[in-house]
Amino acid sequence: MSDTRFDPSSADARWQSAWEEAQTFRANSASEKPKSYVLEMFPYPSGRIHIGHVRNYTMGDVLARYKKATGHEVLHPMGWDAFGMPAENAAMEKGVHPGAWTRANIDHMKSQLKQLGFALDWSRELATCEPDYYGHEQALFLDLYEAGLVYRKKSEVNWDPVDMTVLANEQVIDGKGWRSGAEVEKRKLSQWFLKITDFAGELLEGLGGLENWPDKVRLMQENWIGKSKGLEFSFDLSNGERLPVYTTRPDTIFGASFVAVAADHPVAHSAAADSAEAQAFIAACKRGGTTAAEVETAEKLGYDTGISAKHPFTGADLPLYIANFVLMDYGTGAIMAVPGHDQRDFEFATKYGLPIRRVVAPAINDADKPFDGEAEAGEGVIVNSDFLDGMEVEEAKREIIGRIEKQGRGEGRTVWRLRDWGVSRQRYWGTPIPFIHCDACGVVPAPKDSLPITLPDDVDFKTPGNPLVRHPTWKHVDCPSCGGKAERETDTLDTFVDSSWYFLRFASQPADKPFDKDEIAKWLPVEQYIGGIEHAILHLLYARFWTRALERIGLIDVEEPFASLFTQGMVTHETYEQADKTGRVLYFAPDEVERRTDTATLKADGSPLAIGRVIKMSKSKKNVVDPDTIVDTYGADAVRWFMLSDSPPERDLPWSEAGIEGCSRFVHRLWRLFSTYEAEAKGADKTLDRRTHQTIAAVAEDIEALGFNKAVARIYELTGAVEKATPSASRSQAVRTLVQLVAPMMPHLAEEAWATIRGEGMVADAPWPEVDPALLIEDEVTIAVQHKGKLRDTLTAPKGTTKGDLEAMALASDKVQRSIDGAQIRKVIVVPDRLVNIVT
RNA sequence: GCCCCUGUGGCGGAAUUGGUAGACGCGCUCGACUCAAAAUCGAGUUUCUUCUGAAGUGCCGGUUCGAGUCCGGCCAGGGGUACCA
Repeated sequence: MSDTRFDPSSADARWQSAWEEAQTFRANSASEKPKSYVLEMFPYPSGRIHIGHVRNYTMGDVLARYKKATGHEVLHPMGWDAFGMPAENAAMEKGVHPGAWTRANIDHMKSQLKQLGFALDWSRELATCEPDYYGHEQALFLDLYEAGLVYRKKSEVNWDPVDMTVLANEQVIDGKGWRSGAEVEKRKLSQWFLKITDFAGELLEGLGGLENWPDKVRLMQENWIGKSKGLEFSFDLSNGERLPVYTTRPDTIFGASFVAVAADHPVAHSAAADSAEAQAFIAACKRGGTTAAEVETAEKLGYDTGISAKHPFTGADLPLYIANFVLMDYGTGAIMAVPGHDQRDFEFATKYGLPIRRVVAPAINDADKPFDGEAEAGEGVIVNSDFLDGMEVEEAKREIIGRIEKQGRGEGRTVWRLRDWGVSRQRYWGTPIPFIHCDACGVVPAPKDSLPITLPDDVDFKTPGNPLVRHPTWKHVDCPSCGGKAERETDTLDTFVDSSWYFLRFASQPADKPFDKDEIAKWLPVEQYIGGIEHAILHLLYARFWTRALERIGLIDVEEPFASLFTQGMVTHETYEQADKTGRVLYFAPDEVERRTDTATLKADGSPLAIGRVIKMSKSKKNVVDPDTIVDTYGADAVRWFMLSDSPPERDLPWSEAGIEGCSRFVHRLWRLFSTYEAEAKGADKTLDRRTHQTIAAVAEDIEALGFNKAVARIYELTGAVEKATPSASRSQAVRTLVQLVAPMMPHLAEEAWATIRGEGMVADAPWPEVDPALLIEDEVTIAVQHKGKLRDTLTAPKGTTKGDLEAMALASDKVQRSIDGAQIRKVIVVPDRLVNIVT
């Protein structure tokens, strides 16, 4: 083997073409091998590959290569989540067509991914913005419509009155449009919805079977779906109407001191009919953003309608308010308010001087205990509540529900927090919704043989609003039902729809239908799905729903799309800041900065910079590191190794120049070690054999658990051991093993070394080294000896030494005796093969 | 606001079901090699200390023979919050 340096700039490209030529990573669905579908969340083609993508795809790549080595037929595809707002923003700002912009980005990013040597099956590449993808999505949408899972209803959007356009939540800043600066209004539009609430129970139950999902994601989804049992009952109003309200705390009914409805509630509208003041209040509620965070943090405001509601048990007249914190979408859009035991009601009652009554207390004789400036939402004993006094919360709930049901005034009801999925977007760059509006026939589904309904190319973004609405011809069609003049739906689908079934299309790509059921059965569910924690709720819940919906209508046999889920952390970087003359903070990019151990200066003029917090890379903070530059400098393997080292994959990874240099040094250190390989060396080295086999087993275990940082640490340890070992057959074997252990992580280096050591075949096709179980067992263990829980000594004993012997050995220790100092021994705790604790 | 997560040396972190806190890497210090430097190799590196030990895993408290790990209460940072993807 030559002793030249490893040169990534030639080796990387050479092996990348070798894999491509041999179609090494092409998935064969006809294979007899067990199937393994490894998938990372596909990227949005924003322009350039981000270092976070590199981390995500490196993790998936290691797993995919490992699965292949362990005898699996692996499907590891890549595609593009290619519809979305940034393409339209680029169109408005730079005058490029969203499609041209997106496709150019895809080309560039694809070449970037190829430079990293990922083991991807590019033959299955797809982009959601192409008609051969979204046409099938339109067909699926029509199938769901036929099954009754799609409907239309009016729903609120953020309306920018100057730009005459609908704004996304992120485009509303402090209640104003991001471009126009105009005060945003809530406006109601007719929109398309998917009946995800039909699946609320299933989606909740299904979480129980997802054992290989992180607990935190299951918990977040559970809370999002938000099943709650409560009571719906009606108040008799002083105007003769009945008002149904919903509460999850019927046990606190005697603490109700007012009743409130949402600003959008019919009762609010009728109250406003003859009151300018009420109309003004409702209008005020409609200003500002639509997000839950804004609604919940806004100051609690109300309008007293003058109507009163009769309490069903006390007969008291409670005032009826219109309140800005009551949500029309949850329950009945009306509540009974119990200030003592709900924080929002407490704040409201404090502001409007309404009574705050205690009806739950720590104990029965705490009935008069005052509140400490906030509501008490917890458990306790019911007090001041007539026939409920002394009951526990749950018991009281049952009692009230029973009495209300007997009165015929309401009933116990399960309510979900989950709302139906609104999929209409008033934008151009998305999947056209396949429906036609006809004055005579109403809303008519587009015939399936008219699919794909493609986007028109000749659009402009110079005027605000949806180009599909303005287009001179696109929307004008004949009604498929009566043949008369009609118009296409101009809304497009939420891009979350695109990402709710792409994993099915990867597995099977017929031209005439979205996928083939039998092919889906071969590959699905995805064995391991990897992506960012930011998708814990929306994307993952929508994909689960879409899969279940397709299963319900018989298109597939899979209920859950992702058997295992892994959520990775972000890649972060420190910021470099300097205040300008006006005190405004300016940020500088890493390549403009001279970074020393504790200080940083600006390359341009040598002025000192403040080193800011380590945060998620973002353009505005200028702390973005470009993967191209570092791949050019250090090679793909060093970058991949850095992505896997040190930080646990679920946590954030701080990027550092020193770190990547260390990784690069290790690549070359390994190369030097590989070049010491002696095929003919003789003799056995038992200790080294043991370490080699222990490392094979441990690295395999770590990769399967996606604990890449631990696998990396073990490879460092074995490397150090092999370097120190004298030549022997064992050492040569250890070197070969090391090549294979690093192959999933540093595939280019490994191929280069494999070619010189083995001479034939590629390491990418080689089976994972076998473990001799006999070599995994240690015969000696170190025992910790503690006195009163503090370490005093350690001793070495044969594995399996009896408790009695260990105790005797511990007591024989000088250090232990000195610590005990003649005191009476009360107890000795012995954990075999681990420790002895002497208690005096 | 609400839901979820995280917090361990100078830094990234390791530590089966509660059982030797700091593996491994980075950085730093010293040494070897060199005319010199880079690269490489070797040794050291939680803090304090009377050199015997003591303290120590964000803070306060609890359970236990024993707590980074379990429980209660805080603090700080992060993710999501239904039209960013």
